[in-house]
Amino acid sequence: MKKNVTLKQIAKELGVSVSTVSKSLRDNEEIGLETRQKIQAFAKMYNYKPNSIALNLRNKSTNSIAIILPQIVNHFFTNVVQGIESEANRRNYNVIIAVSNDSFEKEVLNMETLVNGSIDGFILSVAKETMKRGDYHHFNETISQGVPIVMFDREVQEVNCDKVVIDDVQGAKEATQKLLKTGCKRIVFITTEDFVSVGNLRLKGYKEALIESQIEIDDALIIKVKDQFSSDEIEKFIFQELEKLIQIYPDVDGLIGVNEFYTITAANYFKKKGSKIPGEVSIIAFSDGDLPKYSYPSLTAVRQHGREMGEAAAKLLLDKLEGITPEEEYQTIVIETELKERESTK
Amino acid sequence: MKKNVTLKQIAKELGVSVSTVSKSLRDNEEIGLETRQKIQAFAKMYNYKPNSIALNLRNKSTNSIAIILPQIVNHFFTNVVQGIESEANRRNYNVIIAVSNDSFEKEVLNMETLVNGSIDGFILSVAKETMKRGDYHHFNETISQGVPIVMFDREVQEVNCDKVVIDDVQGAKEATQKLLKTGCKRIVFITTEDFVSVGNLRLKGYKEALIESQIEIDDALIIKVKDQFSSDEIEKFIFQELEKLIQIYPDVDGLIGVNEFYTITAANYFKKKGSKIPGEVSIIAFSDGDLPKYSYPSLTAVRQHGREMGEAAAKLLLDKLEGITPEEEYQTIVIETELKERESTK
DNA sequence: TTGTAAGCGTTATCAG
DNA sequence: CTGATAACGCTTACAA
Repeated sequence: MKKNVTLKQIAKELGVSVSTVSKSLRDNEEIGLETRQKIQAFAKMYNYKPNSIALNLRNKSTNSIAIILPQIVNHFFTNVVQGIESEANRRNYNVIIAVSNDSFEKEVLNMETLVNGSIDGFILSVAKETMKRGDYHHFNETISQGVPIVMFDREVQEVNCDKVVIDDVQGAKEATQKLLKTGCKRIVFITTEDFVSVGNLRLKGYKEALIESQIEIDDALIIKVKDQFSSDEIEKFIFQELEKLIQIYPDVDGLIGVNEFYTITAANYFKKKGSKIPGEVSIIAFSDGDLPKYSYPSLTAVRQHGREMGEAAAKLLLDKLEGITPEEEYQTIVIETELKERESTK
Repeated sequence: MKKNVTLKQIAKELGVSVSTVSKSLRDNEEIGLETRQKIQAFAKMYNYKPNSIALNLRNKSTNSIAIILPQIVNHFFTNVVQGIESEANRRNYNVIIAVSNDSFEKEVLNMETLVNGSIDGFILSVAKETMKRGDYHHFNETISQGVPIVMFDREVQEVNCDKVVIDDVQGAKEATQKLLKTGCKRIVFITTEDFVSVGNLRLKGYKEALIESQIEIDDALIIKVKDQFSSDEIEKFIFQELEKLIQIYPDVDGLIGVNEFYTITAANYFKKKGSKIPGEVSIIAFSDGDLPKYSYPSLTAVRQHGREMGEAAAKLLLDKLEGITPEEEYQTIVIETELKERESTK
């Protein structure tokens, strides 16, 4: 095991000073061509790589940004990561990812361990638990220490920073309108509990579309799934609720779910019942993932353009880091959704 | 924006030396109780956090490990990450994730940017492109620089390091045996091209099971999907191949796919044809993911115990980092698979 | 009990 | 053209 060579070692071997080596390797004209080339050759031979920790310490900048994701296995987040990476790599930044698992504590921990020098800025989507608690001190502290944050998707109004969000209201509205236009009269909406901003906004869009079409909003058609449910409990709960609903309204003919799991579970309920999709029930999911695509029949989905979001978020962050945008000026960029029509709607 | 306080600043404010501050904050008995407490209080007030970069540089150790994943949106990898995180956090290590996107170049780049001081060791699953090229210099160089690597799932024999693998052969064998036992006579096997070790091993298990049951291996039943296909092309290809196959063998009654996408696509083919699952065709997927679970009917799957793999991998790495295991002693841990029976088999 | 100084690997500044 | 020195923030012998 040969540890990485350092400037010092090279200098000693070659009988020159450390600064000469440093300059030579950065191809500084100050150093005589001959010496420079000799040193460069030697360094290449020994596979010299500058120690990035030392560089970071010296430069007070790491050229790295961190993404903190609530969950890692989420197609939408993945797309966002790809967008961030493409923009960041283009601008010579390194990207590392940490996962909060939707836990407040892990979110705080992750930020604390990274904030002290390891990275220059954060791009994050807020953990559910954090939203529930409403405790945002870690965000504000980070920002006030000069480490900028860009929030995407799940953001909190209480924190003043750059944001990239989806037009959730509009997306849900369009989905609802699509169902209405194809003749649906009684549309079920499956969403999360109220404290999740995204679920709330989507519910708002659903309601707006109904109101604009002069359809009365019926709270019985809105199913709210508890956050702490396991996936088995979610299935059980959704099946139960739909069962009850169908008793009251046998003529349910449309359904929108705020994520792919809720939606596909509901779709499976109707498949089990033998209902025709989209003949008897039309279904739309919010999702960038594979579930709707590989489902049979495949599900129409509201796509969230994760990649674009990521690019926008990275742009905001890097512009701030590089002083292109003034420090105290925050923007919120809204990314439009797209209705990807598949087989589950007419 | 108030930057983080440094020892120096605290020292100046309090009119003591930097080392006094340092010692006090580490609660060193050397320093008088009074001074110590005063300094500690002051530090707390100013929210002092040691600069981790400086610590890393000094200690030549970061207490961080990096995971390099071929893809991020993969339920199996996610489970592995969780396993790694739980073991690493328990032992006070931080985990960061980087993604190679199955690209050789990105894999090399990621390792190079991280290896110079940012992390103490790697846990990784080899990118497909790397396996195809057979170029493993970056692994060997990293190891010879004293940064240990643990490979999981996709490993290469040519590199001498700790490994955690799945018993792919056994998993595929059991899946095949399950189908045989429930009466299947003609089992299709959908796999990757030969250079992907995992696909190959699974194919081997399939063949072994057939041979042991004295069934002749029919290469026509083995579909190999090209790696560079997009997901639409995969669907088209699998549909085509199955169509051809059904012409020759209308009595195909079983199918195993080496990943969830291939399998679910094949399942959709049979659904489209109107075949009963599992009445006419029984299906088994290799997967830890959601697709088989949420499919209708849900698919029986070979589970890979990602979490355990992650824990085992982290244990191997950390034991090496902490000198618990000798440096030049490499182990390969084999994790058993589990057949999760669902609705797609009898 | 407290402080000084060296060192981790690098670069920028200034002097030779 | 080359080299010594200081600095980034921290720890730790060793002095005082």
